[in-house]
Amino acid sequence: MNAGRTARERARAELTREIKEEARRQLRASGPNGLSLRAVARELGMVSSALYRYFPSRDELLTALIIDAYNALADRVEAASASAETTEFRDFRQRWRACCAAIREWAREHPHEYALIYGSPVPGYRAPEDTIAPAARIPIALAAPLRDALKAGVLTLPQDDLSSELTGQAAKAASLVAPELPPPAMVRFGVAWTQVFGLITFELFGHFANSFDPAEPIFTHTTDLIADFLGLPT
Amino acid sequence: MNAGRTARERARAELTREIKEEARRQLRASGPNGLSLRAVARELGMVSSALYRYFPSRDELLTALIIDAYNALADRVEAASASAETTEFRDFRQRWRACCAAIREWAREHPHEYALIYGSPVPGYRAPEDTIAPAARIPIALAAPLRDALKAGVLTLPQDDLSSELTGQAAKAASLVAPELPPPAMVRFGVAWTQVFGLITFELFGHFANSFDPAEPIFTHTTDLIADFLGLPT
DNA sequence: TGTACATCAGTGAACGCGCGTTCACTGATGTAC
DNA sequence: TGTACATCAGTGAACGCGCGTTCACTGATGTAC
Repeated sequence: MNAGRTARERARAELTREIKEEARRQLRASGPNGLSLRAVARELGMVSSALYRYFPSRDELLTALIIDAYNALADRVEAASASAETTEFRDFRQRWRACCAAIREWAREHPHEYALIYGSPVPGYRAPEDTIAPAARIPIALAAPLRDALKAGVLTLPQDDLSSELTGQAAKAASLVAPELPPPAMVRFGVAWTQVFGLITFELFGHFANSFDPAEPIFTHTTDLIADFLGLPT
Repeated sequence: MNAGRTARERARAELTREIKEEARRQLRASGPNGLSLRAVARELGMVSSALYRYFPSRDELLTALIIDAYNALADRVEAASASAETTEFRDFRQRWRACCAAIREWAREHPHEYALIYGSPVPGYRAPEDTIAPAARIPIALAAPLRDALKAGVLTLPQDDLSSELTGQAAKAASLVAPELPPPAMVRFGVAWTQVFGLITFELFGHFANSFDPAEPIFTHTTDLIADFLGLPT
């Protein structure tokens, strides 16, 4: 499978991976601002200027980590969705639950990467266009059970009154995430989406101390309530 | 009103305020990690070591900013709740909406202070006990319309089935925030609480780009849906 | 009211540290004939 | 298959910068008698 790749190419791919791995380790210890090229180089036994052969600047390394994080999370959600689909034959509600649980699990396993993509924006860093597509994979994957339930004709569509502005935004959002969803359903999906991440963020960032910590019970309970809210069949 | 305060005391109070103000300005520019005592001192025309007369360390200054932020937000929510109470006579739903809107407004006016308290934890910083009480003021204020509706006998209580673990957590949370609320209502309040902050966080941190941005329509729409969800009277 | 002493605010130098990025360079790997 | 040249990875020194915190000190403000 490495056929056609020169030693140089293999070494480069390998080291690029190692640099990102070490950078993720530093993220864990000191956050995005504490990520230091010199420290990464030191840890890998290189001289700091050597890193510039792999990433043209600190910000580009950060961008790579952000894209990797979005893709890793999206992979997990898609996998959860797919495996629930085959094992629990057409159970759309179960797929929804599995997607939500997968997000939470990934977030708990990688809290610093979660914070990197869903926490405070990094000051002085502006995310380039390349992050948009990977970021969009997550709501797309999360909306899949809903879309498929609609296609199967078993989704109860909400009849909420929407302002014309909200209808327009919902149509735009739907075009990126789930083109088949009518605006009221898309708005409810937007609510569900922010609900899921709101819970996880509060759990990981410590706002449930002395109340809903650990958050597994309220999280599972909520994803169930939201399945009703979204009109998924029981 | 300054009677009894010596010149020294007045100067100290004044400078403490100015240091925090300048620190907030820096927060805006470079985030919590970029907050630098030397830069604050420089801006105020002092020597950096002089700041140690006012705050024993950088972390203590951060703590002061965090506490101030919680208190500022709590003041706003309480004020919104109170003014909706007097002008819209006993309209609990309107008070709920006003509280939610107040949180969003404050967050939009002070995005960096919002990020400081609801964004990624600051690496290497551990919030001391003193931040707990100010932080708790916000859910307490947000739950007030609910509590008062319950007292007035017009709150529709949910009948959700809860696991015993979730019931226990809800009881503990209620004891801190709204002792009168039975567990199922408290859990729904927890859901509502995280929904509101989930929306605001996504709006401020840029996850609504190309969809629900600006978020005013979906936010207002959602707080209405949640008022139903909480059983507040129409 | 005046004096002696204690408290406090602010200074300036120093310690020891870390950072991103550039640049001219050496030596290894790859490619074309 | 062998050689000549081009490409690339990694080095080491340097630039210019910023940081939190400590400490001995000066001089102003406050207090007790």
